[in-house]
Amino acid sequence: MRDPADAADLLQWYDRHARDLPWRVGPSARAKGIAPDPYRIWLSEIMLQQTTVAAVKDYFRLFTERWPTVDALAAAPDAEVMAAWAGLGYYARARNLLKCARVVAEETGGVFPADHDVLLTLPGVGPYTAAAISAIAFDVPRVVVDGNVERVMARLHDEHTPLPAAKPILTAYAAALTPNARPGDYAQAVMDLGATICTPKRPACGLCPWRTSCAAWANGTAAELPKKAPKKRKPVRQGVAYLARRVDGAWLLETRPDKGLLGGMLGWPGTDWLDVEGPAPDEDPPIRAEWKTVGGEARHTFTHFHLRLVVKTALVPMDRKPHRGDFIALPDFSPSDLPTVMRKAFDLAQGR
DNA sequence: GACACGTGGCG
DNA sequence: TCGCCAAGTGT
Repeated sequence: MRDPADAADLLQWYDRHARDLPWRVGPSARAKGIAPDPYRIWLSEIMLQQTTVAAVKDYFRLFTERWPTVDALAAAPDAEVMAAWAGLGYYARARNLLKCARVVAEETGGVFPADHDVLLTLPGVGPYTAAAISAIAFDVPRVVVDGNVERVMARLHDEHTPLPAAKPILTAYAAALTPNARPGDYAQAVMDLGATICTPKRPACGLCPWRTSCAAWANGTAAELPKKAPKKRKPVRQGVAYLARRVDGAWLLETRPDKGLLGGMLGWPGTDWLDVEGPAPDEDPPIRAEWKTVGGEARHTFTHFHLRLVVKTALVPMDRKPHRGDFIALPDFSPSDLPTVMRKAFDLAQGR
């Protein structure tokens, strides 16, 4: 019989191997009584949803330097926050981030609620994030289940039920292990273990503090867990983007509607993006001009489809009025304000 | 439960 | 080149 896995063993490992992350109060600082700033924990958790630590770091530093408190963020104009988020993806997070900041600023005086059930009501805060904020920011024992925890639990118990059906089972395993002591450190410890040792591919079982408790290690099945439902293949869609530059250098852009793909983000006016199997999308240039097609196409893959974007450019006079979008002068616009697919279209038009 | 929702890195 | 994967949430 294997030893049962023990939270204390993992905490001991975490004391020696905790990663140094910009939003983290490490175990030694925590032991001295230094508490995390709930604003920074919340912000980092929203940014980390479905996103790698490496991708988040620079954005986190940028956001916290520019908006050090939830009140500062709540007071920021929508366009500035969306532009600052550009490139991170899942833009509904940025819209909900602002909504949430304004709720906290206006309804609770800029103080984050410590109550898990209140946290759950905040925009963009779901079961994982509410539990993570409770545990990490407030050191309340909550069961924190993210992709890392699912993977670690599936392996510890050699659970072969595919996700997402396995979720309740894995959550129960996680609940049984969650300690009352040091819940904040523990939550981060499991996630660190999943990110650095119990990785999706080629797990480093030889270094794992829970190895002797791990059923998948005993059975040699760790690398194939957790099982997942098969993915559907992505269809290919096509569209046209119109990049109009006014003679003074201003670019014609529009803010996309809040709902749907790239909602709330700046983008080039363009056609709908339709499946290549069907008819080509109707062309409707946003301004009367001599449009020239740029050679090649901007290719981009979203979560559920591939896009091939044809790019057309035009130079237009000062007095010409667009029927879509607005001209934005250069000091007020940087290509880095654009979501990646739109930046790719820009780069293609610039000959890059 | 299923699907929409981004992006960059890695093998 | 291509599929997989990352500290999920909202509908």
